[in-house]
Amino acid sequence: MILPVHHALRRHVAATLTSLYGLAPEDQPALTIEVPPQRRFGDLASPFAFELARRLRKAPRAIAAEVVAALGPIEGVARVEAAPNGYVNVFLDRAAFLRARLSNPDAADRSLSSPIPREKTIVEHTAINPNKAAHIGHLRNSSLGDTLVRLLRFLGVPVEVQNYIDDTGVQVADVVVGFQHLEGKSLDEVRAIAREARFDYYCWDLYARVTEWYEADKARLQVRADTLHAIEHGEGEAAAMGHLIAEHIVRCHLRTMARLNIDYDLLTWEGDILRLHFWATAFDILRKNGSVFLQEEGRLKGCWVMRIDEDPTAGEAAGTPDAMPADAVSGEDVDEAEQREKVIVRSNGTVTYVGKDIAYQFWKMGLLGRDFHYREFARRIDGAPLWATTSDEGALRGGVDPVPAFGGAHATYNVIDTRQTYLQKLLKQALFTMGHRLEAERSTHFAYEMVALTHATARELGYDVSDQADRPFVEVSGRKGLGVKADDLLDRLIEKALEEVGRRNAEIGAEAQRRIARQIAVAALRYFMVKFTRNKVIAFDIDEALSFEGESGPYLQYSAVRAQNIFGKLKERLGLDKAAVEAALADAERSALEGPEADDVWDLVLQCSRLDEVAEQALRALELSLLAKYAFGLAQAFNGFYHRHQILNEPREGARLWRAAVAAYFLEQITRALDLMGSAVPERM
RNA sequence: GCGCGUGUAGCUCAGUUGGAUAGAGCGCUCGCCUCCUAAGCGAGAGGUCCCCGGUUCAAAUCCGGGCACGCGUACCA
Repeated sequence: MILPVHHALRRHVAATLTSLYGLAPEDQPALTIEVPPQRRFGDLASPFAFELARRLRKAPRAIAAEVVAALGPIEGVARVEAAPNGYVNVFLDRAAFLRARLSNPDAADRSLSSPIPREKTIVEHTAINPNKAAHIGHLRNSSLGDTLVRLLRFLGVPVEVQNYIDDTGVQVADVVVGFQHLEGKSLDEVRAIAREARFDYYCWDLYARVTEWYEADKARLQVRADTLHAIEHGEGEAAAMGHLIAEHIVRCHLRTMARLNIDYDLLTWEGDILRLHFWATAFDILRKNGSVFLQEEGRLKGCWVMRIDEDPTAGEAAGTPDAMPADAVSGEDVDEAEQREKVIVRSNGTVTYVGKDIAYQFWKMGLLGRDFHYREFARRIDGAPLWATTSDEGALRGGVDPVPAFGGAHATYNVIDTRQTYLQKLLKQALFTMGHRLEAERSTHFAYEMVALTHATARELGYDVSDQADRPFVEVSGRKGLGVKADDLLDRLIEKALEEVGRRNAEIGAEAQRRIARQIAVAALRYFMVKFTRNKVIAFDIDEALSFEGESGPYLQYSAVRAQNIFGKLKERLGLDKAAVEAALADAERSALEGPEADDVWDLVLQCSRLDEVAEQALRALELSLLAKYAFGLAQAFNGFYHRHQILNEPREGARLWRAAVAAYFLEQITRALDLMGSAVPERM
C-alpha cells in the first residue's frame, strides 16, 4: 500500500516549507502527489513548486531545489531530486519497499493513512420491483452497489446493506391484475404456480401481457387503481396475492444475486413502512414545521405538497445582464411556482413514493423515533441470517440469532439510477429543511446511467424495435418484457466459459470445470458492469459481454492464475512457498530490482502498491470504474513482466527470488482487487 | 422552456480534484508457443480531444457562449 508513503512525504515537505519560507501548513498548497509518466523521472512526484512560484516570487525550479536541499532523510525514500522543470521527484528504496509490503499485509497502515470517517454507513441497492425476473439493468445497480459495499469495508467503514422491497406498488399490482383478470387464477392456484421453477420468468411474461391488456382499452386502468388501493390497505384476495407474489419473487432475486456473490443484511419492506405508521410519523413532523402543506387551489388542489427550492448556490449567479424580454408575464410565473411543488400525498389520500421514501430515509438516519420489527427471512451466502422487516411484533422472539441494531446510520448511499435524481434531491431537501443539515449532506445519491441494448443485440434476441430505429440504442423495458434476463445472461456466460475450460483442462473433472466456469462468468459480468464510468449509458452488446479477451474480468483472472501457477511450480520443483521466498530475500542479491534495466519490474511493484490510493480515490469520486481500470492496468503490467522475465528458469538465485516476490505481491493485490469486484481467482483456467 | 448528463482513434470507452510525448480494448496489417498456460505478448496504421472565446507558467480537463444527442421536469417509481 502506498498511502502511508504519501503521508510521510507530505509531512516532511510541509515541515520544510514552514522552516524555509515561514509558510504555516494552512497557507500551503495541497501537496499533490502523482506518479510520473516515466520511471526514470522517479517513483512519485509533486508539482507543489509551481503553485508556490507566484506567492514566493521565485522560479519553480529554484523552489524545488531549495526544498530538496533542506528536506533531510525520509524513511523508505532513497533520494529526492529537483527536476529542471520544477517538479520534485522521489525515488524509493525498492528492496525495502517490496519487503515491507509483503510482510506487513495491510490493515494497520490502511487505518492510519485514510481520512475517511469510519462510522456506520447504510448502502441501499438492488431494490427491484418484486414482480418479475431481474434483468441487466438491475445487474448494473447491484454490481455497483455491492462493489461500493466492498470498497467501503476495505477502507474500514462499517456498512449495513439494505435492499428495499416495493411490495405495495403499481408493478406488483399489475401482476395481480394479470393473475386475477387475464388468467382468472385463485390465490391457491397462484401459490401452486409460485412453487414451480422460474416463477420470475412466468411473471415477466404475464407483466408484459398486462401492459398490452391496458393498452387495448384504457378503461381497464381502473382495475389497476382498484387493485393498488386494495393492496395498500391490505384488503381481500388481491392483497394476499400481492404479498405472495412479492415474497416469492424476492426469493428469486436473492438466488440470482447470490450467483453473483451479492447479498444483503436487511430487506426493508415498503408495506411495513405503511403498516407501522412510519409515514404517519414523518408526515406529522413535516406538516408541523411547514415543509409540507395542503394546496387549496389550482391544479394540485387537495394534495399535500412540498415546495422544491432552487439550488441556493445558484441564486447569486443568476443576475440578468440586460433587460429581460418583457413577455415573461406574471401568469407564467404562477405556473412555474406551481410546477415547483411536488405532491407527497395525493388528493385521494394515498402516499406517493417520495413520501414513503422520506420516512424510510428518516429512519435510516435514526431521526424517526420508531423502529421496525424483524424476522429472519433466509440465510445469506455465508450462512448468517438475512433479516427482513416485519409489522409483526411477535416475530422477534422466534429467532435464534440476536437481531442486530438496524438503521441509525451516520451516512447513507442510495444506489439508484440517474432518472430518479430529482426525487433523490427532494429527499435530501426534506432532511435539510427539517434542520438535519448534516444528515442531508451525508445522504448520497449514487446515480448511474441506464443499460440499453445495441440494435444488433436487440435483433439477435428477436425483439422488434423498428419504432426505435432512429435512436442510438434500444431502451430496456420490463413493462414491455424487452430486455435480457440476468439468469439467462449468466447461463450463457457459464456455458461459453465451460467450453473453453473443458478444452484446456480436460483432466480435472466436470464438477471442477463447472465451478471454474461459474467464477469466470461472474467476473466477466461484474467487470463489464463496473468498467464504464457511471454516467455513461451502457449499450449492452451480447458479443462484447461474452468476450473473455482484452479488457475483461477473465483477463484479470488469467493473470492471477499465471502468478498462482508460478508458485505451484516453485513449490513442486524447488520446495519454495511464499514464506520461504520472503525469508530468503534478506540475503538475496538485489540487482534484479535495482538500476534502469529493472525499471519495469519495479514499476509493477509500485503499481501493485497503489490499490489503497485507488480505492480511496474511487470512493471520493464515487467512480468505481477507477478500480476496474486500475485492476486491468495491473494485470497488463504483470502480463508484460511475465513475458519479459522468467522466474522458474532464471539461473541467478537473487533474481529468481526477487521476481518471485514481485509475483507474490501482485497475486495478493490482484486477488484483493478482484474481490472488491465480487470476483474470485479460479484454481486454474 | 428550464435542469442534469454526454461529445476524445473506424467502433466501445479511459484520461487521476489543470501538469512531463493524449491512452486502452475491440477491429485491421504483420510478427511471437522446444522455454512459468497464446483467455497471452510485441510491432504498425489510425486524432480538428464537438465549435468559438476566456482564465494561466501550463487546458481534453476550469469559466463563458454556441451545436448535437440522451435523461428529467407526473396526483408513476
